[in-house]
Amino acid sequence: MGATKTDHFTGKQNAIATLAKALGHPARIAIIEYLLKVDTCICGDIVNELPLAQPTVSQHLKELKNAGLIKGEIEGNSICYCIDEKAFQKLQTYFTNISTKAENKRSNCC
Amino acid sequence: MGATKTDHFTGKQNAIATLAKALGHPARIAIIEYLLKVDTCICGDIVNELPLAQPTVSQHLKELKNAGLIKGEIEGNSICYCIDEKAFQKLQTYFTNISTKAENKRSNCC
DNA sequence: AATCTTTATCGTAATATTGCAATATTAAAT
DNA sequence: ATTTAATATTGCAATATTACGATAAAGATT
Repeated sequence: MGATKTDHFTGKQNAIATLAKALGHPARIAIIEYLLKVDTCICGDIVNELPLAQPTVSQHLKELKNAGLIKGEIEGNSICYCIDEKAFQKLQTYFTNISTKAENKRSNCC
Repeated sequence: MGATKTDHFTGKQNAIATLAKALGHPARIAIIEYLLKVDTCICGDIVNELPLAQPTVSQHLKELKNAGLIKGEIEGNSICYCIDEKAFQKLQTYFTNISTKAENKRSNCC
């Protein structure tokens, strides 16, 4: 096999898993952190910041974009990538929720 | 290649990526949500809750445990799995941080 | 128009993940 | 001691991911 059985899970579960999966690589975490660090988001220099070849970085950017974690706009002959807040807000909400529920359960648990 | 170049990234980046990767599968999201839903955490019935065979579920549980997202204690001849709060608190903090930073940046961005 | 710069895509090799049947393990129950 | 029940491990096939060299595409510069 090897193909994930997405159809057996809820839309929400798949949505969170997709976001998490896209962030499941240190290079992509590094890209997100870099996009937050720099002042502007004209980001032709992401490649220089990472220890990876240009095609590899381009591929990681594509995955982040597909997952909805970043947006990309053409800006002359370079491209302006930036964080898509909404996706991270979703993650924040989700994990806040989980943490809260986990705390409330603590008493009757190991 | 195919092997992730973890050594080129910071410990924190790798740590978050590891947690995110472990949650990057709907079955593992479903497991976490189930562990939160049930009252106790004696969890021999996770297999019945998921549309996957027992060895597959066992493997997903192992990955969640390796990532530090759940804990497992032997309880007689079954095993008590439960959420490891600390990992989810880390994720909550991380994404809250990202969201806040992203909001502050919004003005001078696309 | 020719060239440069920047980013994307193709092709491909190495490795990892997903899923399950078969089997092993371990503790409880008879 | 056998059997039962619950979970883990092994082995394997199908598929996905990671990484990069080579090349393409498209706008900017000369």
